[in-house]
Amino acid sequence: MIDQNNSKELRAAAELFFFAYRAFTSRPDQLLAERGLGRVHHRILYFVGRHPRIAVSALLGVLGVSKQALNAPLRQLIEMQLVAVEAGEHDRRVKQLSLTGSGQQLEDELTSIQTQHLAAAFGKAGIEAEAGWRQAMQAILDTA
Amino acid sequence: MIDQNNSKELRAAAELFFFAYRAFTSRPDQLLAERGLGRVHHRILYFVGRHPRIAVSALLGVLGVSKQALNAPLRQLIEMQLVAVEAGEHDRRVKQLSLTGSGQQLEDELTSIQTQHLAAAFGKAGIEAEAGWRQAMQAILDTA
DNA sequence: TTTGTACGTCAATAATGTTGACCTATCGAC
DNA sequence: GTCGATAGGTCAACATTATTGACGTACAAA
Repeated sequence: MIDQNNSKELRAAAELFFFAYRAFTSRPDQLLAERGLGRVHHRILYFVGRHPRIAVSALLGVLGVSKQALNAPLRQLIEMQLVAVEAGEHDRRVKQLSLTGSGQQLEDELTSIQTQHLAAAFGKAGIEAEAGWRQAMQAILDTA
Repeated sequence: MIDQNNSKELRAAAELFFFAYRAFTSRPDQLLAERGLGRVHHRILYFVGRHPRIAVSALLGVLGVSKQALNAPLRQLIEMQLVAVEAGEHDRRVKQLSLTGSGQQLEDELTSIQTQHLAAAFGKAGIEAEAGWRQAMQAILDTA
């Protein structure tokens, strides 16, 4: 299979990863742009939706960014009433973030673009390819 | 398999894609940063290496960016003598870009990090998973 | 000669990041 | 109650990687 780490096949795989990811993000990017938002907003919406009542510092951890990087887009989402904030139950310093109804709707819309794309791709590639894709992706995480 | 486009499985796949891509780019990013370079520099090195004597406008097309976005990083790589420029054979307006020796070395080093990572991941996931991954990724491109 | 093309530059702006420092409010330990 | 630690926010400066439009020079084609 592999004779050398820089083999053509592996290079082709790296290139495929780049182009596939670009294709995967391009349509959500357009919808975001129409609303004056960007990828980091989608990420916030996604992970807040995924972990209701998540604390700001936990969100920083998941997204892997600094608090300054998060502050402007998060504040924007709060001002647009897409994200709600409340003080922590056991620690008033903590801010717990949740999606509002409209926040949930937007997040669904955005993520739906991606899941529809994946559904179409997996439908085309087949069940076994899908399973292989998940396995390989998980391995990419495990070997990072 | 799939009952709804926003099903848990598809959402999990979208999330997996995000985290896997982040893992895939993080180590090359570090090496780039050590040299005062960023991802767009790597992309330039990669595609110039992939298509020796590529014209600037073709590179713009492949990377999908504007000439202004390309200009600063490309000039930097030229000044660092990682990319060489020569006028086109049949049209002196055209600038044909190639990697220098040291440019090729750096590109190899950067891409090697990625291909080694993929080799490790595919080794772990297995041959069938690798094939499935390629198929699914190609389908993501085909269904964009 | 005129029109079209390749590339570069100016300009302004934006998104998404980084680092360090400082501040207020709150918590936990003593 | 006091002191040190923590959560979050803000100021500041900066960087990377993008966008748009406009203008200019050199070159090619009609």
